[in-house]
Amino acid sequence: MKGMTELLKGVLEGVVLQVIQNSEEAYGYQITSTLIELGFQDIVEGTVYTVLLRLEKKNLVTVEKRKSMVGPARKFYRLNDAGVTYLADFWQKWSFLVDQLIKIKR
Amino acid sequence: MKGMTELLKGVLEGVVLQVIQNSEEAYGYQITSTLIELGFQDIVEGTVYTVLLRLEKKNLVTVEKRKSMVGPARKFYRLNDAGVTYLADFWQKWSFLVDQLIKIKR
DNA sequence: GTCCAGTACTTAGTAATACTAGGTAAGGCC
DNA sequence: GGCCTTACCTAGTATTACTAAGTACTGGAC
Repeated sequence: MKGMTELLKGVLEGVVLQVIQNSEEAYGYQITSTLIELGFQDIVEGTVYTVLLRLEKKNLVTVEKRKSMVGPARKFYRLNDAGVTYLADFWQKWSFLVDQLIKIKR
Repeated sequence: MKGMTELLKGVLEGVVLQVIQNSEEAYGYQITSTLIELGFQDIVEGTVYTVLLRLEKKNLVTVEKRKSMVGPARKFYRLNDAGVTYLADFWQKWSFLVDQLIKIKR
């Protein structure tokens, strides 16, 4: 869907964290594919990587580089404790927002 | 709720439009109060006014200035046809996003 | 009649974040 | 070698909400 950019702000971090958690660990290229499969058609690789670097900088994930047999090395991300807490907090804020919007729409 | 700033991006425009539509017409100060009442505790006046000016610039609303007996003149906003369309589009995008997030959370 | 609280609107500057539009590399296949 | 897929990185830009002010009008307290 077109024009989702602004709506995605603040959401993508949580979404990426959740996708990582869903598969225990995940790497950027894989996350991008997963998101596109799930319907985020317009998500671009670059966007996902900037999110991942941000998550790393915020110390919400651990990173492990491992070689691949079909291309360059992959950077596998995993949530750490702070990441798990952050994700739970994200869903709480999200639910809150959803509830507010339901109230407004009536 | 704290730290909703980023989540609000892209949402506030739709929310403000909906609040205006809910009362046929509305002015900034009133919209701010309504939002705070509805739970957006941390919304600040300045934010609402910047949204309103943006909506005006995008030609989604009509504006009428009317005197008040309890303070300065009020600027009453109303959705025009483009605003109604935009709002419908906003809710469609929002629903889409909500559905995506449900899928991801599992 | 002066001061203040409540009402009402405006705006310059900042921070956060998604996108644009590239680029770099490694491996496999022809 | 040339090309495709996989895989990651990044400088610059646009959008948007917030910060932190300021202006101005009305009515009541004193």
